[in-house]
Amino acid sequence: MTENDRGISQAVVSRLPRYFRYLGELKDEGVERISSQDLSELMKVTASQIRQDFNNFGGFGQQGYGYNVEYLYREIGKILGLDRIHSYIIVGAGNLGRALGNYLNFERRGFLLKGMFDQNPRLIGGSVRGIPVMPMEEMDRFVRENAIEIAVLTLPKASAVEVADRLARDGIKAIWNFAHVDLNLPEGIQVENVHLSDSLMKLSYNLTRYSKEQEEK
Amino acid sequence: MTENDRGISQAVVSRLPRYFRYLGELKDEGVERISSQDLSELMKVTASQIRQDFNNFGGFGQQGYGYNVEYLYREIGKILGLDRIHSYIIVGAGNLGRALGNYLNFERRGFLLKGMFDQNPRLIGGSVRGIPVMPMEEMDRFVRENAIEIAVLTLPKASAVEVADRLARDGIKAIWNFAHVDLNLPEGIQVENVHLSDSLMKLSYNLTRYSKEQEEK
DNA sequence: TAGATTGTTAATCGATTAACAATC
DNA sequence: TAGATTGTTAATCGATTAACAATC
Repeated sequence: MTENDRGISQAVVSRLPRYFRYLGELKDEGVERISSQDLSELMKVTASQIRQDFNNFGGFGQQGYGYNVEYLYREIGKILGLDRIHSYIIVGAGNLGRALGNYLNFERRGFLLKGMFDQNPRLIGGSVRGIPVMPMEEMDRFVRENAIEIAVLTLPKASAVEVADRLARDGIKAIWNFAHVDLNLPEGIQVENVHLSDSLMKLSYNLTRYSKEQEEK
Repeated sequence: MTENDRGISQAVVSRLPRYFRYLGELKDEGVERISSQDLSELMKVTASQIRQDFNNFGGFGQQGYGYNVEYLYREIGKILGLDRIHSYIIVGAGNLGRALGNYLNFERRGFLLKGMFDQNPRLIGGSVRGIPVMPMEEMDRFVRENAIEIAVLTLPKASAVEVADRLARDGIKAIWNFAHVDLNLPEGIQVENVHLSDSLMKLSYNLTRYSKEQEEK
């Protein structure tokens, strides 16, 4: 990792997990090296983009050879912070919250679920993979005492903004926001939004547009 | 909706649901009209972008007045295809599939869940909101007979590609893909990916980057 | 009418692609 | 060495922002 690993555009960052995924598969298939050209055909992007993207973080390849799959996979993992352990909690133990809590792939990547919180008495006392669902009142102390890094917000938008503000005061580092609302947090707290209805509406747009075009033909 | 509503860039399309959300809130608050300037401050984007975006679909505003909130809300809804009913099925009745099936907001927007499918005998016969979980073998016939438009894929990546190909042959119009794999479907079938681990890795990148910057100071 | 604000053209900025010299 | 392929600079393309004439 070089000095210039800051000021990377989010367009580039968004592509890193996909590179990581493809390199992981190549590695599992036992592929030792790959050229930007071959990778570009596999991933359906330009070889130019691949080389530009990688060179944002330093030169990982070798002229005349290409890229070593295992090495590149590991380096991109490091860039993504997957060589560290990240603790997280889930706030909102409804269907979506519990579904995410059950998702073991996150653990495998170093994201460790430390606790779940909800205000619904019927959910409190329950658990997911042995992780207890605790009452909302205990959230702040828990985050502070355990230095939780990431909070996953899977709760109604009505309470999301207030809870996010509390978490900010508790020293949370990042919020993975599934609530249908934009959070406005102090600089330095990372927010990644997953707006499922927005995504579905985008699908709906493309679907509708395509149907109309067909009708017109 | 005018002639030139095609060839809209996906960058613009991605912003439409957010406009829709803000306009819906303004409408509910009883706000009658809004200028691009005021909306830009609310949404933290430039007024220029707002006007450019809207004008991709025709002129919805009025000089000297601004935009009528209710009218604009309804028009963007139409553009997004929310004035139509869309039938959908969920393939993969695990935690995430059931969580999405329980999500009532989709129904409210005109997306109607018609069936769920899984190959796990323990899940088959169960139901979500009265919608039965059926065996995978019945999927193709069901999609054809009920002219299902959208399939939500919430299943392991190992089976996702094969299932997507089947759905394509069954005449599905769009796939909302939660499996961690890229689908390669014939032109004309819309695919919207929700790669949750990619999203979490992006969060991890930003988190890690920020921590390192702080350490260096 | 005068003021406000859109719709739209032009300018800028950033991201992607192409080209090629460097080098393994 | 010759061939292959990167790293990187330059060219192109597209998206965003600024400016302003049109018009309500």
